Amino acid sequence: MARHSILDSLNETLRKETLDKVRAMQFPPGQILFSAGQHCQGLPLVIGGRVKVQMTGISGHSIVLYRMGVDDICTLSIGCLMTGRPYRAEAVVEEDARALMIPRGVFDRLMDQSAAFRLGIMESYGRRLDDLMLLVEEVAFRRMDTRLEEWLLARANGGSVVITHQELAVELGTAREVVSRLLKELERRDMVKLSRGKIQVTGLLESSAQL
Amino acid sequence: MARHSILDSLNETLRKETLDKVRAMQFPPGQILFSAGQHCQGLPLVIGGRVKVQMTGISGHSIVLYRMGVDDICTLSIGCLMTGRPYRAEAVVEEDARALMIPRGVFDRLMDQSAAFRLGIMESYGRRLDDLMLLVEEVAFRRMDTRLEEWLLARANGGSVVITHQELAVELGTAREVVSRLLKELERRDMVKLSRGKIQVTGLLESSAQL
DNA sequence: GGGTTGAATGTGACTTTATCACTGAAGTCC
DNA sequence: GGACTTCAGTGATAAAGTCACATTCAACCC
Repeated sequence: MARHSILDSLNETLRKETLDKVRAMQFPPGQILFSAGQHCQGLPLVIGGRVKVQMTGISGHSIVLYRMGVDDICTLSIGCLMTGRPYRAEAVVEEDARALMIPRGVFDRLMDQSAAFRLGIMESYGRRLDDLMLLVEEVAFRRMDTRLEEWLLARANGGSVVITHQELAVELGTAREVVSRLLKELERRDMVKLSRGKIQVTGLLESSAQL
Repeated sequence: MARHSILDSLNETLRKETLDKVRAMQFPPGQILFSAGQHCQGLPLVIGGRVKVQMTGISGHSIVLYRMGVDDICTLSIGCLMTGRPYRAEAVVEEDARALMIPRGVFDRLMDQSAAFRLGIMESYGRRLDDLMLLVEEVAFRRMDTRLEEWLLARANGGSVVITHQELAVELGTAREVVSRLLKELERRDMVKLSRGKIQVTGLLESSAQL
């Protein structure tokens, strides 16, 4: 059955009550969980699949902020839920995602009655802040070529990645042309093989991999 | 007396107990509240002055992430307090700062017993996430010249700012030389007057001010 | 199969930003 | 009034972003 570790820490009664009022939902790839400007309906606890959270600036450019996977909590929703402000970012399903939607009332109740639940929420917040701080540093100071290599290495596993240059540009927060040129250069150095919508990683050194 | 709005929402007993166990502290400009790698001792509630939070990346460059002022809560500390992880950033006092330090036990108790306190904490978290998301967008996509102009406008109030080019570079997350050149260009256009450690803002248009 | 279409990719030219390596200028401290 | 330190200016070059357009590929339709 649908489970999320933050619910495991609840006592029997509370868990039963919660599971009773929670909606289990399923989303296909490409589905948009929420987008900028929308208001939050409930707190999603991710129990499977993968969801990317990205934002589009006034400039019209987009950048991926972070990802959610199994056992994650949608941190952004918490703030929107409690303050009533709309989302500033957008969440897009990458791999068939399943989530438990916790309605506002239940969330309040859990925060009130379970220290373990509170800890889980706080941890999630802390992790997100950390993610974003690292991202700021990355975007502000690190070179695009090394970031690109690291990104490829991190998700190719010696194999290949199915992605367009445009999507990759959004991952890194840069322009498509920049990605195209850097990839071409990597191809010249026999580190990748390019084809339409797909990148085969052949000779990137593990040594350059950091996160 | 020392007051923080998040404590105002507590009931009489809880507030008395809290104020009893809280340490009021004072910090002069330049003082470092905490630095990267340190462990968190308690949650600071800022009740006066101004503190900037900045981080230094592996590259050795620094960037200012956000500021705290009256009635702010040091969001970063919450995560470090609850998870036991060390700080990743550094907090430096800019204007004589006063804060109430809430020890861990009291924090846990407040989270447990006051819905209003919880809401305050969550709001603070939400604001911080927002700040950082905006910063990411800013750093990734916006032009340095407009960011510089906006920064000057936001804190000059038609007067002048006491700051070195190096410090300004850290504010914007760029290199000192870049700031120097952009400022020189602004001077040529009669929009600022430069002197050692000080920038007089004379003719920047309000129209370019956002945030 | 040949043609049409739209998305994906390649690239030149140019601007902006970052980096490196200096030089000079302005304050501070004996 | 030097000696030192911090701050600021600048040329040369590299990296990254922008704009405009050319090319290529895959899919779809007769």
